[in-house]
Amino acid sequence: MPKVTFFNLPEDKRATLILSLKKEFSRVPLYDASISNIVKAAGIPRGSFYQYFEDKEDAFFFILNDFVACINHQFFTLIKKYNGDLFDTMQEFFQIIIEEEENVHFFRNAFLNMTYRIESTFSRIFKEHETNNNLKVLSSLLNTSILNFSSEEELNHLLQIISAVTFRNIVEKFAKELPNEEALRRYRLELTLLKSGLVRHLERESRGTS
Amino acid sequence: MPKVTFFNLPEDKRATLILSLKKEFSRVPLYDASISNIVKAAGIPRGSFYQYFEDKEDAFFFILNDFVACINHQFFTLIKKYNGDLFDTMQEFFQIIIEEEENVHFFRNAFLNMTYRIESTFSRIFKEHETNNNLKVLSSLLNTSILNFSSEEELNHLLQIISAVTFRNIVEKFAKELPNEEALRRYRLELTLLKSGLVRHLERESRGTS
DNA sequence: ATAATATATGACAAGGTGTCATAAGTCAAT
DNA sequence: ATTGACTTATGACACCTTGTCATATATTAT
Repeated sequence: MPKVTFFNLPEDKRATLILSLKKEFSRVPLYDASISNIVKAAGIPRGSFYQYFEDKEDAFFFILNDFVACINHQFFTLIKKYNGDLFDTMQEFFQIIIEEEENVHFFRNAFLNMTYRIESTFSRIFKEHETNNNLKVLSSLLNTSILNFSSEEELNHLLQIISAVTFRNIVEKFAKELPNEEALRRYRLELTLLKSGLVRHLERESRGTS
Repeated sequence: MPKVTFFNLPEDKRATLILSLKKEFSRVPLYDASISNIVKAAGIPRGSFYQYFEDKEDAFFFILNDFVACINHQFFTLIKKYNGDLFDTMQEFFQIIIEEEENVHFFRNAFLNMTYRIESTFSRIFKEHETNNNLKVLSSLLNTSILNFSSEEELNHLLQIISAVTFRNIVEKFAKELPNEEALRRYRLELTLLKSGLVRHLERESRGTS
């Protein structure tokens, strides 16, 4: 967390600094980012940076948390839009992320360099966490009648699976610079597989039985 | 790839250097590793390091590739052992990785700091790649009759899903320092969900219907 | 006006990386 | 054996980064 001094900063100075942070973390991933660049861009002396943040990581996760909070909000909006259908929700969720334009480079760097802490920040959306109550809230918003779980633990795992697959698809999209269309097609294919299950059930469906 | 000079090194000198690399990359993740530490431990001058490797990354991936080749081999042995049952194979595969003792710290650092390049190196096991022919070979070894796919592309996605979920479980095990038993229990639960599918199919099973 | 507190500043120590001129080996051919 | 061509070894060095700290400057309360 940034220090109080940061939050006491006059609006415009803070805004400039935040912009400089986003700029640097969009240029390169966290570990290649340089505080020198940030302070140069923000026009503040180096010492000041350390009045505001513990270190580079602190600043990075301040920005990331903000993005994630925003994404989190969008996610919940989508669930309502799709009447609790998790799969329709995820599909548009995926689309929103890969079509995001303003902060593509920031996201690209974050996804291609997913340390556990970064992953953990993102998957907070799908998990119970001190800062939120998402599992409970999700549980109430989801159309659970179509989902294959029989306990809260299973629901949790189900969501972990979905988020892992989703993240992997986003990473692949960025890494291989897939066109949005193609990325979406592949993601849909995986969602379909996830829904129907990875083992063949003859009595249920005809896919692949002929 | 290390430079030729590295491969021309006398056996024992190369072995010492490799040990020093493993030691440093076990101590801290790639981006915190220090070449100074490595050369100090190996007892070679700093300049020599650059005769052998392009840089830190080069050395890291040389070591990682070696580990992955070994894991890859174990994976194929398991498939044969389980007569092509992908799920039984994955279960023991998971177990082998989390129970590995000699190089826990190396793996821990690699999994908790999964850049795309690291992930990509690991998932080479489940993917077609210049250096291997795994999709084709897998295809022939797997008991595909129990798997729910109807094209090579679908099989590929099926494997991507399994590997994403597997990696996520390994990461969680390391991050939360779960006991092996607990990690395995959770992984099994997710495998079960994956097999039966995330949506409920009343006519097929009784889980969660009562 | 004064003291107490909060913020700003940039020089600096410590440590990291990659390079390069130079030294030292190795080997083949005369 | 000596020469020359080539490969390998070496550590000082330039350059860059980070985080700290003594000092200067605001700000606020009394």
